[in-house]
Amino acid sequence: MPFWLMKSEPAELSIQDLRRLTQSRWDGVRNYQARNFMRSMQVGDLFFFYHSSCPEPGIAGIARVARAAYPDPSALEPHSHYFDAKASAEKNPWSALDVAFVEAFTQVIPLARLKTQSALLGLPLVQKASRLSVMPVSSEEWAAILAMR
DNA sequence: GCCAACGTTGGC
DNA sequence: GCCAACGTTGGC
Repeated sequence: MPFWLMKSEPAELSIQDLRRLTQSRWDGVRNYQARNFMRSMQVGDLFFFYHSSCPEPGIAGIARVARAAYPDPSALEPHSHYFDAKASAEKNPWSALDVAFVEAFTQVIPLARLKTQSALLGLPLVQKASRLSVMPVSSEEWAAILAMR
């Protein structure tokens, strides 16, 4: 079973929000590389829930794919922040997932600490100026990050 | 197909 | 709020 990491702005959806909701839609991804990774994610896959664009960027917990990729409805909603005028019901290029809460870490693992781990040098997250919001995590990287909790 | 301009991401 | 890096757009 592959592992992943997905970024979310906690002001939009935080791991604490997901714990309260139990389950949520993961939408709004508007980058083809990230979308393609989402499309290869399967029900049951685990991912690190990363908090971005916030006071303490870092990995905040773990969640699980509850429903595999389907056309992202937010692309079709004119009032949505994620509306895409070029998308239609017949031809919607964007994908959403449903995700379920698994675990919230007692402390966020800060990006600054992740960057100090040699085992994580290959992870796009810690590479300079990487903006990829959905990425695969190897089982070795997964174990290395779990050990940092 | 090139590439400049522009918008976005996201840490700091 | 700044700004570097990156992706996308669109004229040519």
